[in-house]
Amino acid sequence: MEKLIKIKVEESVFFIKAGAPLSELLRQFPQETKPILFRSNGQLLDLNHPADQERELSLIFPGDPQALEVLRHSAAHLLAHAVTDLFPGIQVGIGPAVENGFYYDFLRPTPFTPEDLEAIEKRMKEIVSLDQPIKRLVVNKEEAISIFQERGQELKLELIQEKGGSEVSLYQQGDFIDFCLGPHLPSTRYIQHFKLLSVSGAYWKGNEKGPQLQRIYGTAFFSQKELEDYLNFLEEAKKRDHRLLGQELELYSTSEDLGGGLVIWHPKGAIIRHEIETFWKEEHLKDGYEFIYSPHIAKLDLWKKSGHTEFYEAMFPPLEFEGFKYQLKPMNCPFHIVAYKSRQRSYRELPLRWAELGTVYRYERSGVLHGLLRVRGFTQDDAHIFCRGEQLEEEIKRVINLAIKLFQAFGFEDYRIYLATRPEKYVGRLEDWDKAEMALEEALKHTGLSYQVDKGEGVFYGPKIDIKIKDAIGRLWQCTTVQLDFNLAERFDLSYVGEDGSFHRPYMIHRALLGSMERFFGVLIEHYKGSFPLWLAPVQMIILPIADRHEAYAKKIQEVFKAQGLRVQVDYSREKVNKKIRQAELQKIPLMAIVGDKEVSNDSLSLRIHGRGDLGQVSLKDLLPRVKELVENKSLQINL
RNA sequence: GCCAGCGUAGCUCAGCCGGUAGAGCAGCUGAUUUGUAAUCAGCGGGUCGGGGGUUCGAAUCCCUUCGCUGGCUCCA
Repeated sequence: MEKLIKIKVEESVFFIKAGAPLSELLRQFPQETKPILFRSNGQLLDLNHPADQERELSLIFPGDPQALEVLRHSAAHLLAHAVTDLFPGIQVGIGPAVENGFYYDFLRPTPFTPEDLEAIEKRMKEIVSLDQPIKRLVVNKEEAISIFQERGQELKLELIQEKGGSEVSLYQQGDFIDFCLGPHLPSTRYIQHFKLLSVSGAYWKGNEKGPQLQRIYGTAFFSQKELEDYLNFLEEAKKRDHRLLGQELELYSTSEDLGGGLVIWHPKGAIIRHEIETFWKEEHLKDGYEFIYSPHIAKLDLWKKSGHTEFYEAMFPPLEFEGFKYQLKPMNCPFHIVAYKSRQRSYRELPLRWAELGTVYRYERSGVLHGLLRVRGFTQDDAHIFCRGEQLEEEIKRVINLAIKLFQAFGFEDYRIYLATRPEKYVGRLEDWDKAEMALEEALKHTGLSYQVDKGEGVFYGPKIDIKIKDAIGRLWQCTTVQLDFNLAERFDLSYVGEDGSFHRPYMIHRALLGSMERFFGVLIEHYKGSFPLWLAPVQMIILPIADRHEAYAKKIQEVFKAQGLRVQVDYSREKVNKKIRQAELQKIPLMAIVGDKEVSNDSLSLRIHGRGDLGQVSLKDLLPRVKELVENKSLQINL
């Protein structure tokens, strides 16, 4: 007598032979119902998962976010399948689904070429059309080992030895077998919409000393449309690349002569930075901050005392002169601490909020440098807050509100907030951590914004809050970090005299809101695709005289606008207006004013807005105050 | 740092199997005086990233060095 197992599927109850594939139950459902996976108790299962225990199943269809991961994981197997077909003897590593697709690592003496990728993709499509079932096998460990030994898959053997239990699950499609927990789609036919994207180096198990593997990246979706949308997104991201726009719009440059990761801000970039900094300073003053300026180097001993020489890896080697060693600063904190310690502090002074646009230097490994986003010399919009325990929550709240206020002015409306709590290894007292974590969380709750708790992800010296901002095409960028520090306060023996007349240790908060000027500028460029809002635009308006007899009038208008602090230029080139307009559009100048005989005669100009075209004649009297208002209000849109 | 790819005029790029460099744009000069995304003509500009080697001859082949780009946490 065979044992029957009770399975509930979407409110209907079935009995099925033990060990039979769950997919048999689907026969009871209408033909057009074609799930790709089951979900049982939150966990995804293969359609052909054997009936092993009483379960409640729900049907998962394409479009489910978890199902997308499965699709991509199956696509990774498909990739490895194709690669092992085409390159016999190749060693396969691991192949998971990742955020935007999947990858698979291979060990092979010669690198893959772009032609190889094409051939692999072609082979993948062939396997898809073969509609090979993807089967789950459960075998004991010894059997699994012999299977991969036979196939000469040393890397897989290593993984099985390390991770496999007494029973091991394998997935097979055609001749290809992989050591894998699953789940997977029922057959290769389900993987229709995919593309291989790139190949790169990666270390076996992420270990730099281990063998270097070749990683093939790809992406996969349930529909062709989603795939195309994603590929278009990649194209769009390329067009927004701040390194290209930075050059085209003459915002900044880097040079071999300087060395990697060192940025020169050109006048057009510098004026934007000036606007950012001015705004930043005003808002900080309003919010009760005071400013600090500190030097770029300090005696090495300061960094020994702070612990940076011991724990901080990204320091440049020290300089030595007059018998002392000096260190280029990787952080601003010790300077602010020295200022704090310049005299005895009273509880009456706290909180102290000390801000500095502090330029720091970090020895980032050459391979990780990237445009403005990862550099070696950069200016943090840093501040340190020294406060008492009971002020903590209020201070954190203020910091978050200030960060949001700044971001909104720059047109970022969508944020992701993360609270990272005490890691396993930490310094400081447990009760301080608990108190601090509670203060951080309370502050977050008060802001009314949603946040995510990353348990155990804090830094060793304190819990922190990170904020990522979402740009115009949905990418997230880490900018803000707010960190409690129990370490430096201790190391420098910070204190204040309390109401009770005895010494107390202040709480110290590090915070950077925009992150760094360089990074934030890079993000801004990509967010706006180089078309900055009026208040930030390096040139806010350009006047285009039609013929040279209109130049005097153009100059007159320019002077009127300049007198109001607006950045206005005149195009004196002896070109046709068409050409001048084209140049101005390419330079992404927000406002263009065409002036010819008509305009001279009635004291007006013909206005054109970048990307929007001709708006017709406007009188100078009307336009000037309106433009000024848009700039002063930091309007993100030009509504005239 | 490691793996891979790339490095030719200010920019974007062409130069096949070695025969000592070319286009477009930009720049300069001149003509044109122009009405909403490129007027025409002429000129100048490169020791082909640096160094070394092979060769009668190297941008092209080899070695080396520098720089840039992509990637190097995400459990089978």
